[in-house]
Amino acid sequence: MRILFMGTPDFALFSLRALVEAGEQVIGVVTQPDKPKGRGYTLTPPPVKVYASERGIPVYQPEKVKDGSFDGTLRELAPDVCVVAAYGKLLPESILTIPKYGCINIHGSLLPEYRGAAPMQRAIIDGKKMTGVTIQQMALGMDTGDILFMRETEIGENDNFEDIHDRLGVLGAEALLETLKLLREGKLDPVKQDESLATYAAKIEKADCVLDFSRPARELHNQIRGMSPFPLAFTRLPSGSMLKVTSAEVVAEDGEGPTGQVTSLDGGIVVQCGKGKIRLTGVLPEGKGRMPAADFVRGRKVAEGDILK
RNA sequence: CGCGGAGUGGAGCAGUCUGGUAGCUCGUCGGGCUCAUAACCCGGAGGCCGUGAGGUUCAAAUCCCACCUCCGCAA
Repeated sequence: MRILFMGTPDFALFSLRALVEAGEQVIGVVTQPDKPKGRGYTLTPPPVKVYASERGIPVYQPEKVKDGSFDGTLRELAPDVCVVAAYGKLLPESILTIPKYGCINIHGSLLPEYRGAAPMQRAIIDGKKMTGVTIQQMALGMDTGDILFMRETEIGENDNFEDIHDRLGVLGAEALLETLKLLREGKLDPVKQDESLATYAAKIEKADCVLDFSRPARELHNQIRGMSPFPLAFTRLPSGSMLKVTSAEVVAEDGEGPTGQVTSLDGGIVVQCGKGKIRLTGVLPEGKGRMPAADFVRGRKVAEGDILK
């Protein structure tokens, strides 16, 4: 079966790699154009492109797809199916219908929950206990396609975004291969999504990263792990400099006090929340690298009684 | 030329402006105290202060020059 892969970041790599290693016929890879990234704005190719290039798989990087400018190329490639994983752009109807079997997508949530850009992060931030991957037959709306396959996994109390990302990456790849097998055998059983249960996982914005210590410790903990290792939740020291938090743990579920006050430096930075206390165990100071909070404390950049906000 | 921070014993930092015996909080090693301890006390080891047989100086971690490396922001 001629497969055209569409995807961009690391998450997509799990699936692409699985396809290649399973011996599937990947006739090409469509990914986002190289973008200026990092210090000095170096033009950087997406992970998927790097991988595909190394294996001699043709790479396509159209600037736009919804204006139909890519349709011609797509027709020439004549894929039987498009596999889409975190491509990063909405696909127009033409692309959804040109491949014989349309486009199937790997989504990092149990649809119809958490449709949209940041399903994994949002599920963690919301304190969900379960998540998973859904393989859907792509439709026009945002993640509204019929469900072809689904796999669940638990979200551990201390799992962060990276943990879930990697686990769902593997699960997604397995589910994808399974789905393709069913497709070949004509055994797919598409199930419509229950619209009444649909929720949306909006992209993580800067504002989502601000730690509001007036909230319960448990919620802050969820926020911190949902955004770690990227983009990281942050607070501000009395000096005004930003302190990003890479990891934390709930010290107390209950108890009140001066919101945001550092009550102890034992084992990290213990902060009074609106409800309970949280211990910041890993931080990233402005201009520095990631370090254990205990190390940061040794550098004497924070003292008991300081207010973080 | 996107903006910015930093390289000092194993870790995180101070000292650099106002050159002149290398310091703090830890860790580590040894000893002590204790029913006991990640607690406390005593003692020790460990540093070419990123690189350059560079420049200035009686004297450079500190001032000047060049280079290397690492990191944060922003995308």
